[in-house]
Amino acid sequence: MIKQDKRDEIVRAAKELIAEHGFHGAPMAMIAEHAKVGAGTIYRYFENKDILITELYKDLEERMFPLIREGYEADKPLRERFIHLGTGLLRYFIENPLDFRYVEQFHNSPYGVAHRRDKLLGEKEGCNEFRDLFEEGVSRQIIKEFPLVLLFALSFGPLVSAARDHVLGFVTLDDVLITRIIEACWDGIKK
Amino acid sequence: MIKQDKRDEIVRAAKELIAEHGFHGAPMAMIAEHAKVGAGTIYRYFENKDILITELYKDLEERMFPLIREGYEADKPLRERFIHLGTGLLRYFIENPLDFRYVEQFHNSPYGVAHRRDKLLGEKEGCNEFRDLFEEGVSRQIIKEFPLVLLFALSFGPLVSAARDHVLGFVTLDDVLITRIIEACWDGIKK
DNA sequence: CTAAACGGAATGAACGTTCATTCCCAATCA
DNA sequence: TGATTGGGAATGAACGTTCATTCCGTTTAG
Repeated sequence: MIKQDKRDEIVRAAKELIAEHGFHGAPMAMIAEHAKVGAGTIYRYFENKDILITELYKDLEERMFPLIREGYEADKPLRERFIHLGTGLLRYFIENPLDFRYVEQFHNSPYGVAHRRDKLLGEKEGCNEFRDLFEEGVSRQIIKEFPLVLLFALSFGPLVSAARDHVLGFVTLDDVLITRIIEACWDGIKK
Repeated sequence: MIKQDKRDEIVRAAKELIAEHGFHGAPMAMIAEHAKVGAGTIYRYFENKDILITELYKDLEERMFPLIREGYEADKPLRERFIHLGTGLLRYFIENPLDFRYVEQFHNSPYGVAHRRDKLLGEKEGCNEFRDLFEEGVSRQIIKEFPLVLLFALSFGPLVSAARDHVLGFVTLDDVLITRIIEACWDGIKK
């Protein structure tokens, strides 16, 4: 029988260490030590380090997306919906800096690029509210006519940069600032 | 006598390999091989790998900034100046994908964070036209009143994301698209 | 000829992964 | 009930590999 709480400990330790020191700064031995587990034990739960890394990301997405969707109403005006999702995401990153750092590490690595390619080409699951919102906005002539990826770039680029600046201590984001940032993003993509 | 062209070969090989495979996918032995140089020779030019990596970045900045500044006229309207610098930077990234990938690798690593911290705290040199432009814009009430780092986030975030999408082949940026992206960034930060 | 530059084999540290062994506990038996 | 045993979970020392760096014999420039 596989015990969930041991797996949880491994996941927690791995996320902490990788978020803080990067994939290469978090050796399996260190992860095992922090999880108070034998080095070999990790391999009972995860086939290898790559799989640990991608499973970790999946776990994270599954907890994150529902939280962001919370309170989302598809019949509200586009701008309002955009602000809701954007502030939700940015707030999540601010409140869960470990998750944010992990997501960043993941996306700036071969894992992340492969993941992104899959998502763009294969219509994979994810937080599709953004995509739907952009498509609706473009077809209703409310949002500038850019390829979808660029609308993502214009929205998430600043969001991620701002979150990074906050997490690294270069600026302190409060609710007011979070909202103003997302509003500025909207100004960037709206016609 | 230290031969410049040998150093250049090392720099070229290192940049190519690191840009393509990341810091950890470019061992010194491989860099040496691609530079057609003995492994030990690298250490006659660079004390260690860390120093090679940061020197490489400095070299790159020194070639990049003058190119972007080219044709910059401080007496033009703010918006025009912003578009000039922004499109210049984005175009540089598009035209020099290796440089772009290297800059990205660098910034998403402990080296980059330290570098950024120095720059923000210590008023280090760099491309200060952007900073001056933002400060002028805020004080003249043309640009939204955000902390400087956030104006950077709102401008460079989309720019970098867009460049990445182009380099990874998710979209193809031409001159028209480049200009429209930077204009959208301006819409995001202007009042 | 001398000294500096060079090359690449040698070195040792660090890593991911494996596997022989130990531990734990529930089922079984007397 | 208390002792025995079977088997899956857990362990961590050991292994093979990879890497940055060093060392030293050879080549080259002056």
